[in-house]
Amino acid sequence: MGITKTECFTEEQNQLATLAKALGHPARIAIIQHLIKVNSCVCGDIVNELPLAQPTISQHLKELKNAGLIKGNFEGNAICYCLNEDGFETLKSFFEHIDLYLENKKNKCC
Amino acid sequence: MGITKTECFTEEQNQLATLAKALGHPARIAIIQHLIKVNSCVCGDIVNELPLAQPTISQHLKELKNAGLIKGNFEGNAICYCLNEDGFETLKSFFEHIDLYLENKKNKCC
DNA sequence: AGACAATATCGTAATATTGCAATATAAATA
DNA sequence: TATTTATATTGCAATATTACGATATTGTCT
Repeated sequence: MGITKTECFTEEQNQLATLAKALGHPARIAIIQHLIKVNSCVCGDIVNELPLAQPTISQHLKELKNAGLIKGNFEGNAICYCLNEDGFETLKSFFEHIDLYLENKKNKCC
Repeated sequence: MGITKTECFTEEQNQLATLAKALGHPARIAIIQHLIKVNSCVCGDIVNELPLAQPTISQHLKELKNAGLIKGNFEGNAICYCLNEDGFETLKSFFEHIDLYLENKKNKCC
């Protein structure tokens, strides 16, 4: 149906899925990578960096912001975007947990 | 359009997005968590663990497998699923890179 | 105030995703 | 071989996502 049965899952599961989903588009990965590359807030040049129209990028930025992966600060008539540690912290713990498991598991089965 | 302009992005960006997208659903997060919790291959009981119909779960498993996040081995007339290190390795490097950046950045801007 | 720049929102078309009933397939066992 | 068990595939309806042109909004500067 295109509708996710959110109520069937834990808050943590929904939260992780939301974060992962926000990263589930190459444009949004590119935005994150760009923010890291320039190593500072980025005001406006994201539109010039990506081969997508301005409204499309605005939409992707919104999704990243809603998920808690980036922050936007008003800076005059432009907006400065940078990474939001909160979202990445959550993802980090999840993947650390998995990595730990994978190291112990090595060849235990399959 | 619902169609992603894949050709506009690097292979790495598309790869990361595919992996993230595969985790972008709470049922698929729940499947990963379950595989870790039981700490071994899981044959069939995933359907009993989640409040979704069997075809739906089969579909989610397929997506995780296609993305390279789980592996399925035939075990008699059942199938054993377990985590696939390859996919998680790729995600791990990405997030390690980000975490490293976030630690150095602290309060540099915004 | 008026013009300009940067970003957001609206509306919409095309496509993708989610979920499931029905059905198919494959392997084990009686 | 027939039955049972486990999983996959098909087909479809409902909803979500992606992309962008047109337009609105917000802040700056003259």
